[in-house]
Amino acid sequence: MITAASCSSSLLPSLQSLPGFLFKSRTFFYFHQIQNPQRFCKLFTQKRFHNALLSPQSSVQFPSHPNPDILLSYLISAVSSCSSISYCRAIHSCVIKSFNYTDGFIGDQLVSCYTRLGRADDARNLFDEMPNKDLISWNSLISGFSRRGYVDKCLDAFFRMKFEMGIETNEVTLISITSACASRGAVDEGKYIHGFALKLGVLWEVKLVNSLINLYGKSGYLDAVCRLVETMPVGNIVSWNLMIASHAQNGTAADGVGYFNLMRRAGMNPDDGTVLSLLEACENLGLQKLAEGVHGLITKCGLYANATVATGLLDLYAKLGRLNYSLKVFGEVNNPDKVAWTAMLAGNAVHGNGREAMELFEGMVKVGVEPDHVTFTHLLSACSHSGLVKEGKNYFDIMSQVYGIEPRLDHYSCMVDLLGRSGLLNDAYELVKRMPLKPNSAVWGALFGACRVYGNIELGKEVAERLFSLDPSDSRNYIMLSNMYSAAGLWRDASKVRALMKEKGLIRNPGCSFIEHGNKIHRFAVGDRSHPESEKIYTKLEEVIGKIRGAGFVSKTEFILHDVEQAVKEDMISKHSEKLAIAFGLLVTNAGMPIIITKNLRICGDCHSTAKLISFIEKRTIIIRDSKRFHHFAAGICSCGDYW
DNA sequence: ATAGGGTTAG
Repeated sequence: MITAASCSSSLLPSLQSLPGFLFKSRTFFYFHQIQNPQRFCKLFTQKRFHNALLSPQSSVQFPSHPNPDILLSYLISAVSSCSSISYCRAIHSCVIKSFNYTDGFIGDQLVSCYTRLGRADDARNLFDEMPNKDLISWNSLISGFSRRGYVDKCLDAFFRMKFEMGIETNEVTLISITSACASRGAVDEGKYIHGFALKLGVLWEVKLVNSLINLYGKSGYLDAVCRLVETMPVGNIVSWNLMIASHAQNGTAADGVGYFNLMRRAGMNPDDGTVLSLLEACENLGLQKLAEGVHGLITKCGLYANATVATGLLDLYAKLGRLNYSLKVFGEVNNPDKVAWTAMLAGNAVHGNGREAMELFEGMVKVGVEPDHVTFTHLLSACSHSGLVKEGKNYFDIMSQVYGIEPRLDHYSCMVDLLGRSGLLNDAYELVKRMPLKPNSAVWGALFGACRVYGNIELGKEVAERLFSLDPSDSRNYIMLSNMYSAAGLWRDASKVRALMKEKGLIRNPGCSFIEHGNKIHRFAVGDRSHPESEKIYTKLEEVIGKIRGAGFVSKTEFILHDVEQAVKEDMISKHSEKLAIAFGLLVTNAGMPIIITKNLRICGDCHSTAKLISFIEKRTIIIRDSKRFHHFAAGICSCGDYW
């Protein structure tokens, strides 16, 4: 029998250093389970104690407690929250050796532990050995699968319990399955469960209704969401939040904001879920004013201290082009975690601040926050966006060597972009050829971008073929290839590509630019005259372009797809949506203010040059977010260094 | 103060 005394001889020093230590009582377990599960588990698996527990000679009991089951159960929940498979295994064998059974709730907990860790097979083996499986056992198994998003395994277990074992499911079972369906976009499976819920009559359960709202909202079935809400006998704050989020995610973010106003009128107090849904709506509407409003709401509701909310807010500001606001929010986060650090790093990456991103990386490491694969994706992207080739290569190496993170597709596409940018096309191609994963369109796209910039037609053609076979219906690939040919003066090849596009019925996605003014987003397309201020905008644009021409600048008409007269080309290119938005911005904003524009596609090369010159001549900062990154134009220079 | 469930940031 292990007693407190015998254990303490080996462990006492470390245990006593912990606050709240009371080895004899369950307080010890409880305290550590909730305060520091990691530490708690480490103590338990420390070799000597562990061996003692597992030693066959000592008929092991958990330390002087009348009910070892309780202690063990605490321990397993701690293991669960540590997501460590070795702890899970250690406790499992400990259970077998000490108690010689894994049935009942201990078995349930272990099953749930294994499934949450993604060890479906281990869970299944253990589960199959359990002689007395009840509803809760099955629910534990299903909820574990659900957390990992294993829809098929959830359904399989569902059928087995229901039809083979004859155990009746309850609302908990259905909630687990629907939430898995929602996370994987498995609408049909979700609908099936919905039908089941109707038959079972469990739609009184608000959590089930909410998981269904989430399922339909995430899958774009807004009608189904509304029908569900109309017939719903119950509803709570989560239902409202999901309504807002459903609209924010499906292109009707303004309606989402409308639901927020309704919710307030219904007397509901917003919580973290509400403001997170609103932040999503802001991102889709692209309205600075609204974001500031949500910021105010966050402060008013005391949600600023919530790390998830603060991180969402700083991320939003970065996406709206206000990196200085992001930085301010970040500065106010207490002990930022790895997600907050990474969000700040990512913001700098997309704005082309490579050095700042590197400093953030070093900063987080210094304070002991462990970077993960997402951190490295953004760090590498920062290096590539800022032309930090040497640094990027180094980070790519230490990622696996020091941090044990195996590179994923995102990391490879960043590296290909990084190498390609510095003209190392062969190195980039070699990397693609020898990478252990199957390159996706992001990887090939990065290589193609390098071919385009460096005019490597031969390789470009080859890469384009790969892109066509990966995404035959993606019109962007055809346009990129056609542009590459046009830029090289290979008009016939360019028109062949366009003909091919036409043959396949692919339509070019029209470019448009957006700018916020007076609580509204103003949208411009090429040659657009629909804006009420159109006359003034064109006059302003002519005036500015006149100044630029006067300074000797010639249009980069190679960015025009069509083989037409130079004068026509110049006319077309001078009415690009980016330029119209800039002219509008110059008209409506004060002299000292930056002009912030969003473009749905990548920025056109001529517009890029023009924006640089306008920033110089008009002494204005122009910030353009295109589909890939932010361009900061100031004093005639762009933050992207003319590679994008 | 032992087991299962809805929304959540990079």
